[in-house]
Amino acid sequence: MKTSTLQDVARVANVSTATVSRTLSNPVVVSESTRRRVADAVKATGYRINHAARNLRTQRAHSVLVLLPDLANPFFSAILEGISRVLARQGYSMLIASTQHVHDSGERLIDYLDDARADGMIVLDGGLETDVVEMLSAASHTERILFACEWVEDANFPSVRCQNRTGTRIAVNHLYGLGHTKIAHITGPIDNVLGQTRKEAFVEELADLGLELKPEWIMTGDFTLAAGCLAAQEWIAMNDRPTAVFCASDQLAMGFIAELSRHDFKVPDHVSVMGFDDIDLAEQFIPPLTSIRQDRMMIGETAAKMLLARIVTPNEENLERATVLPVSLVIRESTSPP
Amino acid sequence: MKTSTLQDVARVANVSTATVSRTLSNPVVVSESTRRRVADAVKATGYRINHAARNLRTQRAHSVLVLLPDLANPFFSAILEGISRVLARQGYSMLIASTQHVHDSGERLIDYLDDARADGMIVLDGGLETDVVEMLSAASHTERILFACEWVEDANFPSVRCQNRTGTRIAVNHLYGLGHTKIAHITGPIDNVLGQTRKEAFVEELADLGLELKPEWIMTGDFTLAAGCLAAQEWIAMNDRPTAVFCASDQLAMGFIAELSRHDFKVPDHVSVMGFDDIDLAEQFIPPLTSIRQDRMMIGETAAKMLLARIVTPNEENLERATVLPVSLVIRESTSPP
DNA sequence: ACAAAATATGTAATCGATTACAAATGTATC
DNA sequence: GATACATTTGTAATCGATTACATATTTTGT
Repeated sequence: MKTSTLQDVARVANVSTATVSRTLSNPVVVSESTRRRVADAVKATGYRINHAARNLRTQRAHSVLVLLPDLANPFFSAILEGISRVLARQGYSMLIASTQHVHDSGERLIDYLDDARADGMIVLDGGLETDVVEMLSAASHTERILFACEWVEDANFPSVRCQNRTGTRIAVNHLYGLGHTKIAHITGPIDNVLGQTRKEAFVEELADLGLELKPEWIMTGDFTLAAGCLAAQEWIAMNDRPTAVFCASDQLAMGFIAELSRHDFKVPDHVSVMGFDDIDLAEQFIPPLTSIRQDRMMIGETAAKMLLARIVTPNEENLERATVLPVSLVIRESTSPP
Repeated sequence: MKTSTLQDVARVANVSTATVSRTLSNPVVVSESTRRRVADAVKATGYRINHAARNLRTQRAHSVLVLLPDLANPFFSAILEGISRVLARQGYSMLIASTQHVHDSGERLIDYLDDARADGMIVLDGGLETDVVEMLSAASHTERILFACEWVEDANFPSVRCQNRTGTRIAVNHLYGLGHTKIAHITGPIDNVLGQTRKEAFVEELADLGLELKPEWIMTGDFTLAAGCLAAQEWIAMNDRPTAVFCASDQLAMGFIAELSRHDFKVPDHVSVMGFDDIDLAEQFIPPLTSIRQDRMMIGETAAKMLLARIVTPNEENLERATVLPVSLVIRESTSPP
């Protein structure tokens, strides 16, 4: 069964293709009677719009590209869910690519925008190589590129993110409030904006509270479980062990706790540990993880809405640069008084 | 800067658009000299192919739709990575949609195929409603629909999956080999093929080994952490507690262990626990989880390759129905002799 | 009742790449 | 040197929806 076209519908409804097209995309301009006739014809023929044709004519792809550093990272899934939800509602599709592959295959990111495969781009990777960022900045439709979660410090792209500084301060204050004065930090990747921002906020807040901070109490990690394990070994080897550790991600915290437990240290008895993100598993971890919650679904939804607004009505006042979403403290059992 | 078209390239290279098109898609049919001239012109104009135009003319979308039940489930990410890798290599894009949204928005799945948005479909959800499955079966291009991981028993779609039965038997034998004779099972969702298949294989293997199986030793779950917790409560309440539990997923196992530990039962001291899948976290869990490993990346790659073969050369002998990929036993610390 | 304005519909060009077919050019064979 | 054959290139139709513009129809105001 071949799919039917606008022509077929027009023939059955006994009108021109122009009328059918109008009926479908802008019903108010056609009369009640033709509207009904066309609707019947559409049903009778089983008409489905051909996206390729529409896209060619309208110069729109009706899809958005989402770029992630690593598809296998569960952190992104809820964000994707949020993006997908908003896009689907507007009849847009969601394309996915990983920055890794794009790099490997020598494909240029900007091609997606240039070759009419996507109308816009949501980038979840702040760690893009400098030359890639320059390429994006020089593109013809920079206003259709938007960063979420992460961002690039030097470039001037709009972004959606959570309160990283505030979240960090809340975390430190939670530990301080429990009575901890020797607080350590396991950072994210040192070349990552999130890692940087959280680390800076950590240092500032400790200073504000007048707490001591030995250099070795800042352990460089990279958001992964493995890095958390390594940091645990560092902690174990310390003479003057901090009584609390704020980790830049939940995965770090889990790796840290896992390694500690292999060496018979208990959390929070020997050390309080906090994460950041509040991923699904944080609640089920042993012990359940105290964390800074960011609403990833909402980050995704917000990013998609902002981007669509920019695509559909570019000249409006919806050209705001950054949206910062709130975080909240989720207290569970991995933190306690020292 | 407006993007340039084939026409522009043709003008600069002083040839017809036909020649440019041929040079790009089938270089061997043009002479060495024009090939060079066109290549230069492409570079000079910064030409990028317009996908919408190509797709319209060739009646191909050059993209594949991947359908998942739930984007927020980390289990799928490695599979997506595998799919994406293969597709990108062939110049195909990956569209993502969740069966949930599609259902909510009243959109018909088959539309993606019919309206030229996607050339094929990889479905990672065996739990599609009956009417949806019927709709898919009645579609015009059923040969371009392929299931991965899960599948639908009644329908006749090709699929890629792991050795679910063999994996289950290996698991049971591992526990039996350690000396366990009272082995329980926490199933996946009862209406899910994977849950069903693993449960059946479990029952069969216990029968083959001549082991007792009390009805209550089969606890119905649904692959989630929460279900694992509930099962733990059942286990605790039993008079005659099994000494080993085989869980249909790692998440189940983690939830089970987490809840047990809240009630001061230790794994594997009080009970040995196994999972299925070997997700990333299994290794870092406390205790590290013994599991049946399936190579999710390879499942994704295999699915993508099979689908592309069917799309590109449909009449070939690449119409095999099912590919079953091997699993392996990964022994860690959650299992021990009773 | 008639002009002006508003509404509804049709005609045909257009988006940009592909490809069947025709035409031109070059090469081999006797 | 003529013919058949292979190679290379060009012409123009085509994919299916959208939309500027023209035209037909109805409504409104006086």
